[in-house]
Amino acid sequence: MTLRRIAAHLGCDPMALYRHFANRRALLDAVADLALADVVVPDDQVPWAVRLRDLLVGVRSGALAHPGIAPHIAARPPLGPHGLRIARGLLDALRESGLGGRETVASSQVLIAYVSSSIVMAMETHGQRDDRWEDVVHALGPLSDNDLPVGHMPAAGSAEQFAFGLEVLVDGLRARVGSRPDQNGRPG
Amino acid sequence: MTLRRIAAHLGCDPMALYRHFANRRALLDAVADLALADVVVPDDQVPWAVRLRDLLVGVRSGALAHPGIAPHIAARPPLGPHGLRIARGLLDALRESGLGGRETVASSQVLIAYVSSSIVMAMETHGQRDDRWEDVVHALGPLSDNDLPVGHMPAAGSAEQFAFGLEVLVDGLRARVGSRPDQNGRPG
DNA sequence: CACACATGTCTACGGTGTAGACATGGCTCG
DNA sequence: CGAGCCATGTCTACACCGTAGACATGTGTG
Repeated sequence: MTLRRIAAHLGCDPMALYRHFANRRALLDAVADLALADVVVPDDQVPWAVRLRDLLVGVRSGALAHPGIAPHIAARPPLGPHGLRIARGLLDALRESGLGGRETVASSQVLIAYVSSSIVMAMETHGQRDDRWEDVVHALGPLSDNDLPVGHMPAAGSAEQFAFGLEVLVDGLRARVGSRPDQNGRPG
Repeated sequence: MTLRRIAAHLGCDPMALYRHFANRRALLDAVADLALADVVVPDDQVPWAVRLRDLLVGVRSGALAHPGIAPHIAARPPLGPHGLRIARGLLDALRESGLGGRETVASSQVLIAYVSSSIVMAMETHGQRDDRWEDVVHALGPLSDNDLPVGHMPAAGSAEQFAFGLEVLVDGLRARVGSRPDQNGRPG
């Protein structure tokens, strides 16, 4: 994803791009937002937790479907039309969970952070599986005194691993809602 | 963090670095591990959730204390001596929570992903606060029909925001332990 | 027709990682 | 002691990057 390559692919001079975008980052921001065009925001009827999961799985898939721009999407969540559409869906789903206003925003940032990192990890373990972490776990020996071998574990960056993290996060949010059922996020 | 700058800082030729490291990445891996030297792994006596929190807060702080290498730490969790020490502490704390073996490993990857992303976000909002997300939230209007203004919210990349995410994650892990109290992670 | 303006092109600069040839200095070994 | 080897450092060079600034060109408007 270099300016020169983009220009070559477009059949024009690299500097022509600067007539339409202030700099490389601005161009990538636009591309990143476009790459999320196909992400669908689930319907309001679906329970919030399912909406959350489907939406974020869609974001991850959408980003990984465009490997050239995926790193930029992760480093800088796009805020163009599609980014805003997704953000709205995310905030709405969280709000419906019963979280307060501030917790909704804070939770959205947590989820964005997790999705971003998952995209990065999926990118760098693209194709061949990454044995680094698995090797570490085995090298560190049994995790407790009377422990069975860990056996097969979800690959770092895999969809299963991502789904697991989402479940944990949603469970955490649910716990937060349950403990204080009607706090509306008033300051103070 | 360029090879030429490192070499200049060391008072030697850039190419001299290649006598000790295969390439730039290998060098940064070593530096990244060194940057985590001061991260302390909490004592085993402390409850697992507190250990988890303290450890990961320490990792984030340790990484941010070395801004030059922090992006590399986030992109590629170092697995040198200090990285392994931290990994061991992380896995032990998770294991003690009662999670099964596979869930322990999967959870560790989730936590690593979250910490990594938090480091990146803290870096890019370093110094001046980042209004992008806050502006988006306000631009999207009230989060529900009868909603109060969101008011002050934790800044993206802030320590508070990071701590909030950690709480959510730990709550999620706790829920997971509680629902299946004695699953030891056997395959199948 | 003349002018302004948007757009594209060309050249050039300073930066990057790194491959390959060459220098050098200290070590071991006959 | 002299000779060779090997680790380490240096120099040059290459391909690539983002981008600043000057210049060409076509097009719509007065």
